[in-house]
Amino acid sequence: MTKEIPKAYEPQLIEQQWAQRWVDSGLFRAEESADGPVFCIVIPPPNVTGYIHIGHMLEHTQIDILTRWHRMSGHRTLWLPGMDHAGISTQVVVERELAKQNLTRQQLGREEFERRVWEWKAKSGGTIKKQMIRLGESVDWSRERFTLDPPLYRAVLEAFLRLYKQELIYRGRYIINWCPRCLTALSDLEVVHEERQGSLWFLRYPVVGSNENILVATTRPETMLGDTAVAVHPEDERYKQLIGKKARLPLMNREIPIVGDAAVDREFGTGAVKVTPFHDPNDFELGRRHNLPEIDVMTEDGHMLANAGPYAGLDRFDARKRIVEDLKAQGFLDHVENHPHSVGICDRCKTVVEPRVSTQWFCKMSPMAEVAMKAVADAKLSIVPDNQRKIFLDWMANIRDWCISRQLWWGHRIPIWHCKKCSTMTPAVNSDVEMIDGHARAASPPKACGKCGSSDLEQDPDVLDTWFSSALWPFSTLGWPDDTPDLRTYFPNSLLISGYDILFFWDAKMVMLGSRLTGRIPFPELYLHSLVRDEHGQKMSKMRGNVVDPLDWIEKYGTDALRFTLAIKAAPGSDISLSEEGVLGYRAFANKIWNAARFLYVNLDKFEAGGDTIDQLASPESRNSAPHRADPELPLVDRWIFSRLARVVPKVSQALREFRFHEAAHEIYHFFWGDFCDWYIEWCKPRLNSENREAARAAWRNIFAVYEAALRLLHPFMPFLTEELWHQLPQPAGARSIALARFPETPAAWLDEAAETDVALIQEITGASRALRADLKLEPKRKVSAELFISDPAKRKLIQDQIDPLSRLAILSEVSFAAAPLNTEGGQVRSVAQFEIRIISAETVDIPAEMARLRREKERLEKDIASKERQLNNETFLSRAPAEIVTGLKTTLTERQVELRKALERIAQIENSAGGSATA
RNA sequence: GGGCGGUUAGCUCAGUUGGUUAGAGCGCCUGCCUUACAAGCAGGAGGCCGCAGGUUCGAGUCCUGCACUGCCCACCA
Repeated sequence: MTKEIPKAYEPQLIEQQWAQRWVDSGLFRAEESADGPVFCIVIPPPNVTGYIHIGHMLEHTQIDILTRWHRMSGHRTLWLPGMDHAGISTQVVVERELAKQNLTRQQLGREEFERRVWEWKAKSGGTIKKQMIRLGESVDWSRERFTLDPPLYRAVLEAFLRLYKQELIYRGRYIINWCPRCLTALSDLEVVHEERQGSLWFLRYPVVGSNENILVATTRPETMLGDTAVAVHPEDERYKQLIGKKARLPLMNREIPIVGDAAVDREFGTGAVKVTPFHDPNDFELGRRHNLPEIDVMTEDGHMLANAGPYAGLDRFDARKRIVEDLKAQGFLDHVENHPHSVGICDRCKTVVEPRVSTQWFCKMSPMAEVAMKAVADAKLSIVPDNQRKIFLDWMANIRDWCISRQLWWGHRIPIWHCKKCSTMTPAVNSDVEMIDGHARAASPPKACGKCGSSDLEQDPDVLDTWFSSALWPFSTLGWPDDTPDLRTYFPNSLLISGYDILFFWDAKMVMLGSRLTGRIPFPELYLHSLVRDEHGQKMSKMRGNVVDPLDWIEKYGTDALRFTLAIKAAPGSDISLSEEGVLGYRAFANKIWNAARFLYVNLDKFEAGGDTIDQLASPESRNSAPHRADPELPLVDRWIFSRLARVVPKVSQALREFRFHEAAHEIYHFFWGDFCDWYIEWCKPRLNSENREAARAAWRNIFAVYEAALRLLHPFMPFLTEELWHQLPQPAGARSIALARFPETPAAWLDEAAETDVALIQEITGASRALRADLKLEPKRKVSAELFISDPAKRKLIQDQIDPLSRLAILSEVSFAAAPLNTEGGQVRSVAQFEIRIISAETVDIPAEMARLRREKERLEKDIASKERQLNNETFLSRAPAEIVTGLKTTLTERQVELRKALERIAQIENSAGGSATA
């Protein structure tokens, strides 16, 4: 950076260029980082056909901050990137594309459909990667993985076969959630419940052999076609005499038993329930207890079957209307009540889910859940924030088996072969995969049926739930089941960061399957980040139209600004409200950093004219060896800024260790803007251009040292800007990137309480002077004299030594010191306990404004003093409170009393001047 | 039906073991284009910390109840 420095920071100019250079040079390959302790984190793999949304951006920002921080702290660092094939989502998307051409997957057939999905993946699958590169994420692209890559496919087969042999995976006929649109089974997690206004229909079922009816209530009348019983509570006085009798099913004219079962809730509806084992989970359980037939009345795509008689072929909801009409017409409908209830819908396509009995594959969870719970109890796995830990444990404790088979075509096909002769299942010989048409398949089908020896075998048509392969991600990406160097080095991972919305889908599965298959908890720490909402805290959704495309904002404000915004808002445990104005504020911060650099270089040009060069003033040796820092004669402000830095760096590190990104970002923001720009630079200005060449040199060396350290401190948060500016400084030979530089290390010896206290006093005096100037409406440039009284003689000496910067900061031409407290009659005075200051000028004071200010102050002080006096008069307080609290309170009280006295004097003086104008 | 969280300045939110005048960003008011930065500088205004009790010398912070609000889990037909 030399003469031509743009006044405003323009991120677009530099970000793209650095992003590309980082990737091209392989900067983030794990091998490029230091050879220290290992830090490894895997990306929560985004859907390969998706794009980066603001939630990813938050997640990736947090991961990248930690990754860069560890890399700079001397760790051997790997952030492993990759994508998920995302079975059902991807298939739904491709099916929608086909639908535009009036095609269905069934028309294409399995092979062709799969080919189309691969095509789609090839076309849209690069988006995420491009975006991640654009965002400058420090991932190791040489280790990029995809869940359908052959090695990962093999890991899935291996995992399946092992669990199958351990009887943790089984096949069975149970009631599951079925999506009539996707035509597949879903896990419980993939069904979301929505409260909807529905009806409760009360139906009369005639009791056979009597004139009685039994009244049942239902929210889904169409299922009555498949009723195989009516159930009542066995101790229900109203109905127990009917148990063992039969009811006649209306419309179907079929006799069904009336059974007693304790699961029936006597309070609900009529206390009698129609039982449809095929189409309702409760009824399914009840039906198996009573050996009831399971009658299917619906096709897989939600139409009525032939056995539904006159309703055959109707859509399930049309059938509902017709059935209700018919029941009413035939006198079987007693009445209808409004009944809000929750309806299960497919998470992916929002179709109402239909429970149905089906043969599926399941994974037995409880043994693995026990291990997971123990890991948490033994602190082998810590979950942050803490309330998520409880949610995790609660879920584990109530875990149910996981339906892992999907009737999809996009995914890992189950490595089991069915004998066409005897139906026996035989697993693949091993987990080997082979490439067919560029993608992987099980390569070792069994030669013959394990039971009858027939070679007429057919592979199970189902694929695995996409989360099955994701569950293996922390180790499948590193070469498992082989014992690879990467697996040995990077597994278990150091940490996992994910959104809390996939805690059960993904995180929990990794812990369970990971520990089962590898014998180790895949990561010792799990941080669950919050979700991003709009500026009013509303969930972002297409319907609300409040979805933010991060790339839009990046175009406008830069990646660094958006990253910083996300970081500074990311307090653990609560969601983030994101607004464009907020990002604007941190773009301003980026601009501030840019302009601080600009200040240095613009002034340096002048200084260099005297013979010094930046290579001497900002050389790495000068910055790092820094003998000037140890100098006891170091100017106060330098001692102060190094002390501040030494306070901020450990706070930032500690905050990052605890995932308190907002705290880390706040510390950095206020250090850079408040301490460095507002005070340090302003204070240094005269010294940097001092006639005393040696003093100026020292000033330059120090300001560069602080500035360069600040860049490294900022780098994990604002990688592009800091990279750009860092390269403008002299760097050691061969230095490639600030990303490989060391995170600042600040010796405790830099801490300097005295300097901080002294600077605080000067800042206060400066502030009081500026306030006085504002009261007097003095033009900013006009220099005036001031009179200063300092109660503490030692402090007075200090101020005398620092008179030049003080004058400059407060724009004073001269400061004279008073030996006694200032007479209140001499004009505009500001006083606090430690000092009093008067600006000497002929300007008229705004009397009403000044009185208003004084009255506010008086009121505040009186209130405060009263409360403190009350406390100090309280015997119990004096005897029980810690001594330091008591003495502190006493000191403060004395100060407040002094301030109050001064304020009262001032008020009296103004009032006595009989409405005349007070002049200074 | 269970569980979890939120309620602090006009807005969005921090506030780590209870302790002396409760903070930030944005917004607002006043004055400044002071050659690093108007995406800036300086000075200000603005808060019964949801309500009611309780514990304590002392509560935004701990406990109980209530109100409102958001989320998660759950097979109430």
